[in-house]
Amino acid sequence: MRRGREVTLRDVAELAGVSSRTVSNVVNGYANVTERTRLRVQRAVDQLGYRPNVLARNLAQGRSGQIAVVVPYLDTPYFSELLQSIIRAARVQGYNVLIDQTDGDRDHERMLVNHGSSRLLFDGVIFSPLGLSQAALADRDPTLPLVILGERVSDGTFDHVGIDDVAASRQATEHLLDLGRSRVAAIGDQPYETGEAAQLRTRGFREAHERRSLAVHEELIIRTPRFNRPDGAGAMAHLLDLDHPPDAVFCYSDLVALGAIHTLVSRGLRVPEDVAVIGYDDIEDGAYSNPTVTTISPDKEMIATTAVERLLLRIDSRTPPPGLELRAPHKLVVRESTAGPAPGRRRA
Amino acid sequence: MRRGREVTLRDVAELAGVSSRTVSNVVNGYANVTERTRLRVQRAVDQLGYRPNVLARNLAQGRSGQIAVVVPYLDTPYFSELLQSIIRAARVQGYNVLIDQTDGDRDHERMLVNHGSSRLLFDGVIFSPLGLSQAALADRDPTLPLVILGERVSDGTFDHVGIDDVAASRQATEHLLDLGRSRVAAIGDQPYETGEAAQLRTRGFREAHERRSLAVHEELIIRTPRFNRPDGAGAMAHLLDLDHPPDAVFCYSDLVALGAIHTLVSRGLRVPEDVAVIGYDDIEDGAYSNPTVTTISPDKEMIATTAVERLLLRIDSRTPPPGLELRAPHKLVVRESTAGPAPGRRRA
DNA sequence: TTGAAAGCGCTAACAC
DNA sequence: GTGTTAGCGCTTTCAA
Repeated sequence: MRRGREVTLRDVAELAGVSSRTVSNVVNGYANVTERTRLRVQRAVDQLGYRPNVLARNLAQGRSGQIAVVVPYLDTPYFSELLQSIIRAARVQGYNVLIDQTDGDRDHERMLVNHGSSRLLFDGVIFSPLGLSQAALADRDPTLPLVILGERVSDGTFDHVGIDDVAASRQATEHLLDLGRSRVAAIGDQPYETGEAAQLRTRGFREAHERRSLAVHEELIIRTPRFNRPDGAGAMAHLLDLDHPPDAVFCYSDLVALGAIHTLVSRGLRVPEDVAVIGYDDIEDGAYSNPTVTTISPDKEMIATTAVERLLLRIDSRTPPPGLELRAPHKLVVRESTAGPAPGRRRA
Repeated sequence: MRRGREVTLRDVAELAGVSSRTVSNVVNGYANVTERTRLRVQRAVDQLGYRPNVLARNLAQGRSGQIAVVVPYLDTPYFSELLQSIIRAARVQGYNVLIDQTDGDRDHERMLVNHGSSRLLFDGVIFSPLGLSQAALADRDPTLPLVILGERVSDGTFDHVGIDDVAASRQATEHLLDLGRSRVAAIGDQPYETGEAAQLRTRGFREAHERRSLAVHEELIIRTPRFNRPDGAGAMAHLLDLDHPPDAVFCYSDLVALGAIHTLVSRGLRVPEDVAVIGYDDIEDGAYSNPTVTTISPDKEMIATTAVERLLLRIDSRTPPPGLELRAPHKLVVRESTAGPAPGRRRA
């Protein structure tokens, strides 16, 4: 759909009897314009219905006013909840958000941090990598302002925002042990290069045992390729088929927990009486499921605003600021999947 | 972060000993370039590491290569699942997707269809309006290619993609009546200007009763401002406090259904034995919840690809194509919340 | 405080 | 098939 000729800055300038420079000043609210000319220009703008052409402005300024947010999967509640906050924070700063979803594909991810084929399409990236190794991250386009979410460790050239996964996982596991459970399983380990997130959680899981001088039941640590419901359901089925099934499970995401609970319930087991379950992420689903899910709750709002803030700072800096490790707070939220139903509630 | 001087088309042209026009042709894969020059140019491109400046291209072409997708809430699974498909479909066509979330704010929505302050930032919009009336939609920027999702009716100037809500809702209600339930409630009505989506569902609800010559229990039609879990939970609580509570509930979204089930379970009622529940949207949550949720399943993939396809057609047309009503298929997916647990499953 | 004018890097008539 | 060149509409340096 071809648009007709649009009103330009020059048209406004002509009508107002000033130079385009002055109009630009007025439109952008720059200093040093007489109230009188400002008014005259403003009237011309209104009269002509002038609206600046973003594309031209972008070219002249060499920036797009857009940031990209890259997540592995959009339909994962954790990411969509986070995204929601990021979009709000960016808009406040006058930035638009371009969404990209990688499906965890490492080539796609690598292309993105190399600014792909599309230089200048976005001024910076907030990235939640899945298939990208630390190495691939290191040899990226160094001019691209970058903030990483999740569980990487900054190499000093980008910022990293996340919670303390080891501590959180330790806390989750200790919560299960405190219930008096002796066979605690873990679902979600990923003992390979790109599974750093998972590995931190496994480390916390082990530390909890160590602190209580308990042995980890190695056969109860289950790997899953992703952190979603089907994976959780499948892993739980596997655990239940063991000779000595667990009496508690630490799931590396709430989705995994919901999948695991699904399997438990359909096998006729009671949660938490037979098996206690704890999740991670605090997505809304877990607060309304049956039973509701105990979880580690990261401060998503804080993660989002911090990420945006740091990224814009990076974009605006002449010299790149040092890459920081930024820790958002988290807390343990106890619900029915470990504490049992609220008093007075009958099991349906 | 200021970038150094970048390699331009002209640099490539110089190195290859051709004009910038030829380089442009090669880069964009246009016809009429000798294999020999093409190779020479390509070598220069590789050698210099040239990547086109999207901003400049955008300005020259007068289009951004971006489409905007506007949804009320990003963290609603239905929208994020849809978004996922839309992003994939758009990328295939070489388009980037800009996400906007309105929170249902009608002023924000109106600004967007008026192309807001950001003319040319996107070439077209796929819009799922919430607070926008048909009237506001009618007096929008007529040059903006637009596809509407959901339950509006096209006035002929834009395309509309959705399922047949009345038929789907009738089908859902009939399913409940077929179970022999006599007091069927509906949660989600919105009998005001911007609640067209809800009203179509209420209409289907009524039609189902009419077809069976049954009277609708008016006091069992509950309004909710949104279609989320808390609203469903609250509405269900209200229904249970009535003198004659319902024995079945048609919820206008799966989230509402999940919220309603949450309330039922915490009051010690059994689903579906005491109250059968059906939802709408077929989000993944409903397939793993306890009980799993019977639902109306719209073909989201089809909705997404159709929307993108029609939008791009609109963008590329000199003269706007007629506004079409496009109906995606839907089906009834029966799960435990109406059919009861699978055989052999013990209730936990 | 305002004006003139040189880009920003690419596309696409138009000419050869 | 390839070169020349005039824009696209804005920002911004430099002068006045």
